[in-house]
Amino acid sequence: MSIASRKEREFKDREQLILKTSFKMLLDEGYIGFTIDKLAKKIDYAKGTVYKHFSCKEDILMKILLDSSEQRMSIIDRAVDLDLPERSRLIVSFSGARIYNKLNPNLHKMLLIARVESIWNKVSREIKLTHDEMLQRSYLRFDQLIATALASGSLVLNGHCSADIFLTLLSINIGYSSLLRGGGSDNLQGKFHDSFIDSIVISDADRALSMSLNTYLDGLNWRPLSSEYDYFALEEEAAKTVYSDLTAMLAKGEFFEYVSNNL
Amino acid sequence: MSIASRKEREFKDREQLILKTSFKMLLDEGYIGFTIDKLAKKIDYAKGTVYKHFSCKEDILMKILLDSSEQRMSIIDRAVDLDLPERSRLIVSFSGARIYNKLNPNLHKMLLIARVESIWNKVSREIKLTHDEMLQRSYLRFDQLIATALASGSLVLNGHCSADIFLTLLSINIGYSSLLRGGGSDNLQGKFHDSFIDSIVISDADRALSMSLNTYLDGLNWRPLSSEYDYFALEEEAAKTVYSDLTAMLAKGEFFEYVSNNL
DNA sequence: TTTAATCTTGACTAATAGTCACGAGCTATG
DNA sequence: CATAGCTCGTGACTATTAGTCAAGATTAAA
Repeated sequence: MSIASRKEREFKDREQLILKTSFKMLLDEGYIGFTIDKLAKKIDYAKGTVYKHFSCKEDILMKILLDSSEQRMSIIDRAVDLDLPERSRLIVSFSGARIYNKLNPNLHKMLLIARVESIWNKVSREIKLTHDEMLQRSYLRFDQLIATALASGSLVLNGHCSADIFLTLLSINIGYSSLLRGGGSDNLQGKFHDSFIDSIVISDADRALSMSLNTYLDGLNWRPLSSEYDYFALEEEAAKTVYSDLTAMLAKGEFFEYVSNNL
Repeated sequence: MSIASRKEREFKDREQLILKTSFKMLLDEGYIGFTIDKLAKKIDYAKGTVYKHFSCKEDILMKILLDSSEQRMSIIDRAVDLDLPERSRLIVSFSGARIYNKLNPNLHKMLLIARVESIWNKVSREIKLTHDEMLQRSYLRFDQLIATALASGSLVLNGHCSADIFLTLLSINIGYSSLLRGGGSDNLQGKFHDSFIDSIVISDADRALSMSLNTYLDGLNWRPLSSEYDYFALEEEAAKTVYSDLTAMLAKGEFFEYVSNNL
């Protein structure tokens, strides 16, 4: 092993350490509690060293967000090749995303942070582009599914277009996770157990979200309709098969480790 | 006029000044650009004086958010007494909310800020409760509409409950406005005109959102279905009648002034 | 006019983001 | 092995921030 590559490896190892520690800090203390000073102290490096890796704290956040999203996408992708109708594959992929969200409650909170415009604007151009590229990739995959559905005749678009449908499904998911703040924490103090929203989402938020998605797809008249096919049974089946590993983690009360992408 | 009440009035006037100036600062510079030091300099009072009114900057933000939400609710309420089927009234109220959002692009951005948990946690208990109470009020109104629809038979719930429907409609609205960052600004530099999301929401995001809501309501089988009733025509009609004043403002390129609630 | 109460102030502390000149220690070469 | 040169980690530094509070200014009451 050459000297250059050893140094390079050391650099990447340190980047890993920065990201892993930041991930933990964000989980424990939220966006406001996450500071570069504290981070530097925790990893036992000087502040300047951290800035050799990332140009601002928002970039660290976005890098983690990016990697987590990538990880989630790979889980969603498990549904792609299943021998099922298009709509069923879509439902299975969403249920995968939902399981993932429970295993990494950090992700949707970071997504919300990223949506605050003045925070997003601090992110470096490079990471913004990567972020955008990833979103685009996930849309293209979705678009392909829609195309297959149109070809098979299970879906007929009346005035809708695949981008609108994509946006709506994304909205429902983002909206739900933004409304239901519970589960995991962005900040340890002052949880919301007394809030009204929490009180009306008594029963099963998971099932409610799934129903909402299905109701929307029914409205699109995407066959088979939920009256013709038991999508809940499908999700339960998927939890036991395609996502058996994740279901096991959930049962054990485990969470996802953060893993950076460029190792 | 007694001396006490004159002092009281002066205090409230200053509170107005603080809120109006903060509103403008938030519009121009976003959450991160909004600082108490700058605010104090702008209104020509010492920093300590500002803290006599609000315990932290998040409280100022939330007070503005609260007042704006109240203002929006009064607009949504215009649809309540219309002589129309329940679903139509719902659609009209949503279109009112959408028009309002355009006239006060600050509102949905502040909503997103409030959803960042570590920011929300800095808000005083009192304002949190007011916030919650308002949400509850808007839900109760929605619940009433649902009850009427159930009584009239235009809607039949199969496994859904009104809270789920409320959450979903809210989610779609929040999700959409969070995805479409354009329009107004949270921070003047570095807009997103080059982002992928912007590029797929080429045509008319407004119409897309309206279609999504209707598709979901169709999925619920809420009569009349969008195939039986022209909801777009209804919205256009509403823009010209119930919301004629707002439509005129939009046409003139005006925005909503901020008005505090406790005058 | 004097006293008492109230309100406003800005200097102060503590924390924060981000920079950069310095020098420790590593590398290459004779 | 010595030394020159260079890389890269460092933490003191600047500038900005939130939030506090003793002291002084202003006003009211006697």
